Amino acid sequence: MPRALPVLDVSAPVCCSPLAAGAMDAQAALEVALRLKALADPVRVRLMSLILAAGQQGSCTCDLAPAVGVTEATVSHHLKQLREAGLVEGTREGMNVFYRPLRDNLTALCRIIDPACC
Amino acid sequence: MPRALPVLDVSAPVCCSPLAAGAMDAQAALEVALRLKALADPVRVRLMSLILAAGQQGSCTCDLAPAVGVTEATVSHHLKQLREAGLVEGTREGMNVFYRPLRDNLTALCRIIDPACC
DNA sequence: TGTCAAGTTTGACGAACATCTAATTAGTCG
DNA sequence: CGACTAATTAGATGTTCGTCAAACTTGACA
Repeated sequence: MPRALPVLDVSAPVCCSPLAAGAMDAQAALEVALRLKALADPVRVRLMSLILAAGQQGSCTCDLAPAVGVTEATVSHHLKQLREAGLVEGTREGMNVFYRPLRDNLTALCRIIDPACC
Repeated sequence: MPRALPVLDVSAPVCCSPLAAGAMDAQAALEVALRLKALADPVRVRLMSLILAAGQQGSCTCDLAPAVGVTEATVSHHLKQLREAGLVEGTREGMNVFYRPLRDNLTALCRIIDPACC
């Protein structure tokens, strides 16, 4: 199990649902599963939702923690996973770290698993 | 943690990505996370891929097990989770149980998390 | 009815995970 | 520098999960 996520090309538009197109090989399945797992937790779904809603304005850990009802340490742990999956990015601005969504990568994941893609 | 998955209406077309539309409440986030978790495993991704590829013809446990390289018991365990998440259905036909994809439910899940939905 | 094949369930075990508290690192401003 | 805030990391703990072997169930067929 690789510590860092394997490279998944999101610059090229993924289409015709690789999941439904035919038997997916073990390596590709692992890459998809790791990204799905990054989002497969109720707290992370809420965090992603909050971060998507805030958009380019960004959300900091100290605002997100009370919004989802866990400690800042736990939020930081979840944000790390979303970051490693390429779903958000965090940039330090002074004392805060602002998290912003990487919408294209989330969209690419959807394209891969959506059987009605095209 | 409910044993059976909560009801998620897939008959009505979900649109405008509830995930990106605004802060998702804890209950909705749990429902989405449970469904994502059902697919967030490399073996289950491969099973879903095989079942989607086979389509209405159906796939039985005894064919799926060697295809993904685990025992039939393990495949049965994974298929149960895909079934409970509403992603596949299994029907007994004689001595075999044939699994077929429920594409609409998978598509609905994609619509919920895709920020580029509409 | 007895035997065999396909499938599921049960029980066990090790790995991965979510969460917290406490300690540590970054950055701000007296 | 020293006090304070934001964020992350480290360590600990209880829970969930993936897997297999073994037992059980369901259906076919002699």
